[in-house]
Order: sequence, then structure tokens, then C-alpha cells
Amino acid sequence: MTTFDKVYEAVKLIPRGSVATYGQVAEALGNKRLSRVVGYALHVNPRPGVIPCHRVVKRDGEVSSAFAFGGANRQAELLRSEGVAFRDGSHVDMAYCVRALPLMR
DNA sequence: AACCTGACTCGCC
DNA sequence: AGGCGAGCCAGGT
Repeated sequence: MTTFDKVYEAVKLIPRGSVATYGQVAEALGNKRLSRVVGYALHVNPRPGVIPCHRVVKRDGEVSSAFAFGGANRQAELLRSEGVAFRDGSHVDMAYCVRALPLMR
């Protein structure tokens, strides 16, 4: 069981229609400073399709533009189709982050 | 085997 | 208020 595996498991627990921040996922793993590792784990994501990496956003709710499997626009579109509300074109409503929190812990 | 880097976050100037 | 450094893990060079 590597740290990466834990990241994947936590991310898989995020329900459809909700999102979580890197920090929240990291905290669920026991160390909030793992946020950077969380991002890296998704970067080398071995299973797109199984791991809902599009539901993970930055602390302010902004979606990552660094590497969005298929484009950042694609990520936003997937989230909207799941019922996630956006503050603007690239920021999700923070209320959706809080919703996923208890499910990972 | 050591060093560098990367989808982040927070605390201290 | 905006910039900078530190802490975390794994994989490639």
C-alpha cells in the first residue's frame, strides 16, 4: 500500500455531483501536506475512467489547468453534467467540496 | 544511490 | 496584499 494507492482510494470515494480539494484529500490520508503528492499521483493516474480525477480541484475551487486529461474545458463539462455548480468558467462552488469531505474520512 | 521535479498548500515576511 | 520557502512522496535521470 503506497501513498499513491491511498490517494486513488480517497478520490474514488468522491460521490458523483461533488468535488474535493487536493488539501482535503491529503488530510483524509492523514497529512495535509501531501496535497502536492496528491496532485502528482493524479498526474501519473494509471486509471482514468476508474479514478474520478476531474472531481479534484485546488483549494479555491479552481480546476487544474496544468494537465486536464482531454483539456481543462473537458473537466468543467464533466462536472457540470454531474450537477456541480460553477462560480464562473473555472471555479466550482466550494459547497460541493465540503459535501465530499466526510465520505473520505 | 543522490538529486531534481511536479495536477498543492500554508506560514512568514 | 503579494511573493517566497518549506514539507510531503514517487519516479526518472
